[in-house]
Amino acid sequence: MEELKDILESRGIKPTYQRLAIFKYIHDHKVHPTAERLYRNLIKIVPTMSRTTIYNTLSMFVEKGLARTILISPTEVRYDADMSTHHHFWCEKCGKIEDLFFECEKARKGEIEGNIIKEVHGYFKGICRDCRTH
Amino acid sequence: MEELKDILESRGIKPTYQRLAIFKYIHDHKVHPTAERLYRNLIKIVPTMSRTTIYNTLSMFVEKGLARTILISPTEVRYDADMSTHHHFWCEKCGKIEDLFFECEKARKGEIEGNIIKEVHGYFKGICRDCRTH
DNA sequence: ATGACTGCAAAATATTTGCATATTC
DNA sequence: GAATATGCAAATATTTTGCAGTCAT
Repeated sequence: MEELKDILESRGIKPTYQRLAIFKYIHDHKVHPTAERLYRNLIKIVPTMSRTTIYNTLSMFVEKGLARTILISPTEVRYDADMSTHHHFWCEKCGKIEDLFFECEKARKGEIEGNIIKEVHGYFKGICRDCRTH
Repeated sequence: MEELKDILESRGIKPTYQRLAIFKYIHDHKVHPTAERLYRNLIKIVPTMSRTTIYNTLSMFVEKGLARTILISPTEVRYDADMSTHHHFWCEKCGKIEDLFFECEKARKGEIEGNIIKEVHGYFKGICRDCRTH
C-alpha cells in the first residue's frame, strides 16, 4: 500500500483513505471495472464511500495519467490502471475484457498525417476462448 | 437514393421515409454524427422525426451490419456508415473524427490467442493538424 | 482556523420503454 | 385490415453539480 501512496503523492494527489482504496482496487483487480462495480465492491470495505467520490477520483486519476478509460463496450465506461502500451479484447458474450500485449507499427505515439497522436487504443471485439466452446 | 433503398431492403429492412433519411444522412455527411446531431439536422427535413426513431433505427443498422458505433470520445457515441476496415483519429480539442485508412497486421478479423475476433477498432487520440497551429 | 475532501440529494444527460396513433401493403 | 413503424411521454441509467458537513494540518 505504501507504494501506491507514493504514486499518488508524486502526482500531487493527497492520498486519502478513499482515494487509496480506489487506486488499490484498480491495481489489484485487473478486471477493468466500471464506476458502479468499484462502488459496489468498495462500499463493503469503506462503508461511507459514495459514488460522487468514485467518479471524482477516477476522473482525477485519468487527468493525472494514473488510469485510463476503456471505451470498448457501447454501454459502459471501464477503467484500467495499467498505463503501458497494450490493447483490449472484449467478449461480447460474457463482457470480460482481456489485455493484449502487442504493438502495431502505426500504433505508437507520434504523428499521422499531420495529426499529433497522444494515445492509441486498439479494441478487438468478439467471442472469447471460454465462451466459444459453450 | 435508389441505391440506399436497395441496401436497406437487401438486409430485410423496410425502407421507410425516416429510415432512408437517417441512412442517407450518415452516408452523405461523413462527420460521424451522434444520435442527437442526427436528430437536430433531420428534424429540419423530416419535421415529425423523433429521437426514438433515431435510436431505434441506428441500433437496427448496427445490428444488421449497416453502421457501426465509434466509441472514441468518453462522452458521446458516434455513428459511421463506412463499414470498410479503417480506424479513427479524434481531435480532443475540436472533437472532429477523421478516418485513417491503413491496416495493422494484427488488426484483422480472425483469431488472437484463441479469442474469435469479429471487429477491430483502432482509436487514435490527439490534436489535429488544424488545431495544433491555433 | 483554513482549506481541501467527502457525500447526500438534486439536477442534468443520454437512452430505453410503454403504449396509442399512424402508416403501409 | 393486419402488421409494422412511428413518436410522445414517462421511465431508467449514468454522470455531474451544489452545497453543507467533515477531516487534516
